[in-house]
Amino acid sequence: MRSKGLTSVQLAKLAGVSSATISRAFTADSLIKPETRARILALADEHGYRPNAMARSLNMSQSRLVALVVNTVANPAEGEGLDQLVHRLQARERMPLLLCCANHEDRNQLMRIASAYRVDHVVLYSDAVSIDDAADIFRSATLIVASSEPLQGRAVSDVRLDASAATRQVVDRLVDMGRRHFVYLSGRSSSHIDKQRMSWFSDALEAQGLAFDVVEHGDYSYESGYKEAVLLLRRARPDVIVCANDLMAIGVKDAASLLNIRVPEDLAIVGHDGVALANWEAHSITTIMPLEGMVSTALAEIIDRDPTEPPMQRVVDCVVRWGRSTPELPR
Amino acid sequence: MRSKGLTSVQLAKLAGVSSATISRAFTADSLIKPETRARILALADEHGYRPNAMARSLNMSQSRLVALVVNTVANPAEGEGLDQLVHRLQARERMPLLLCCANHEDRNQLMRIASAYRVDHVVLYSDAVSIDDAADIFRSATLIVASSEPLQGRAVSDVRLDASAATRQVVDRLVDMGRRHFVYLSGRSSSHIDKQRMSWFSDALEAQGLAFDVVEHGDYSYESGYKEAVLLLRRARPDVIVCANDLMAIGVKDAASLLNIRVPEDLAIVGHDGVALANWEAHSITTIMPLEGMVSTALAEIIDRDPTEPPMQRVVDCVVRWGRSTPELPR
DNA sequence: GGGTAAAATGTAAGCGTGTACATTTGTGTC
DNA sequence: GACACAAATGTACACGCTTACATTTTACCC
Repeated sequence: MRSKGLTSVQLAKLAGVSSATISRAFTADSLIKPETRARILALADEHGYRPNAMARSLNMSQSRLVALVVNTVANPAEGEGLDQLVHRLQARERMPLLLCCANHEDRNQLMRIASAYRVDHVVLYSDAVSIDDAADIFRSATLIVASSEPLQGRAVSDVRLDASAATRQVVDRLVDMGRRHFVYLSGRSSSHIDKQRMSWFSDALEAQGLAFDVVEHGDYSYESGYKEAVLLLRRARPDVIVCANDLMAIGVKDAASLLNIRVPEDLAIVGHDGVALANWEAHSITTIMPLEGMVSTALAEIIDRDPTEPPMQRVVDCVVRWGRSTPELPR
Repeated sequence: MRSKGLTSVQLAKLAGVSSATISRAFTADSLIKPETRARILALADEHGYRPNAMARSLNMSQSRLVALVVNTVANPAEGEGLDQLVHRLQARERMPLLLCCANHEDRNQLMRIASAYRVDHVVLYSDAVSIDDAADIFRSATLIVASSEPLQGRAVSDVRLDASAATRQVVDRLVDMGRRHFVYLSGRSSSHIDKQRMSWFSDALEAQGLAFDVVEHGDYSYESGYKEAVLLLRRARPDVIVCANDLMAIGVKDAASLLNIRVPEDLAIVGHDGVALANWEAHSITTIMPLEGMVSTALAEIIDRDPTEPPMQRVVDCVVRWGRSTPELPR
């Protein structure tokens, strides 16, 4: 086995140069003779040398670490979004530090631990933590909010969704086809994105002169969609159930099938997020989702910006991915 | 806004002590008067001070970082397993660095970047990277393999599954109920866990004096399960399809439903992994899975060990989670 | 109270880099 | 060949912390 953890000084000895030259060989556009650099890089490669990122971060005060604050990666919606973002970061030689908040009693403590690593950026993907707490804890990092919490004048970059047009498109089509009894199944009514989705839905219906009922007790899980739908469908007969996310929408669809309610003939179902499995043959849920890859692109762009520039707000438009959980347009 | 990034020396001035005392206040069981520590911790809290993990890591040569090498977090099987592991790490004040290999052309380059952060441990959750490459790149870290690749005498800790008993249990029941025509749908035949699953299956069938067919073209995705099942079921009528993972099993079930093949009456379907959605009402796939939480527990235990101890091998037994994709036992 | 040992704190030297500054080497000109 | 000037390299310190060692304070006992 080769030597463990060569340092720049040791490599310098081997190369017959000073450690400063080693450093220069690894720094782009620095003053060094091309042949020297080539020789050093070859030697480094041979010995498996890499500049110690800890030491480098320490005196450059920039770590190239990005803290990703999510609820859980077990959830397809978060997992799929996260995956794209991670790929974009990796392509830029940045490293994601993962913080999973769900099931963790003290989220602030978690953030405090991560902040000790002096991350350059923090992406708040989870609405389970407060922006103010995060800003307070990650003092010197650039905070980027992706959880749709209102900024209220805070000097923070954010990426938010706009599903108003897509929602109107769905509602209009359903109304056109004669649907009148709409229900919204909430995921967590305290969640900001949930509030927004409901409000877009509410606006779209209002424009059609219609009202709707709300079922509050969902929790974003398949099981809750299923359970709430069974309860609801036993006492009422809505035309349309719009769910705060796709997982609940799938639960609703299964509940309908249990109760012999035909989808989409008797009941149309709409989800949110556009997770891969909503598109599976057995589910085929019509869903309102951000344009493919747009969120992670926007986040990556913000991360690439000069940190001294003022924060930036980006809006990503949503589209409809039609499935068989809503009726087809007549030809 | 408060000062950005206080250092230990600055805090020392504020507290009227030396920086060494600050350090001791943050180090468990070190020689310091309890009142002094309390006073310093209170002051630190007030000013939002935390020891810089970079500096600390640099001279302790231990970072409390753990590199998690996975294919993708978009996949439920990896996402769910990862989530548990992340929680266990966080509970121990360790930070996960996430490396997603899928879609990344040069995995070794990715690992090299991560290795610059001097992670203490590397968990290989992905079989897309070579153990030898990982060991070579993460020279001074403790490598832990969770991808079922054979160790071949390498001095590496690993956690592997044993599904032999569970597989036998499934096969025996199906044979008892008269099933004779078994097919195995592979995910990626080069994958080690896939080979193992097929071999357990093969052994269980052999014990019953039966043979089976193999469909090689799966790729672990729902779509491939669906597609391969359609092709297969159009030309043959197996009793049982055992899939390399749950996603393909769900695809197979949907394909069966498309072709009006009744599950489980005409066709029994078995998956692997035990992902949450396999248990959903609409799917209800019988699956062979590790005992809940055992893998992440084993990994966390290995991570907690003294790094000077020799590597350790752990085997996690699998169980059967029965669903409605296999016939019920007659009463 | 003086002496001793234990407890608490201070001092200073690293940990492995990057970089400002000093120094050496190379190039071209008269 | 001496000179000026640019290119390339070396020197030394800082980044923020831990820790071995030195020093001071406290506690205790005769």
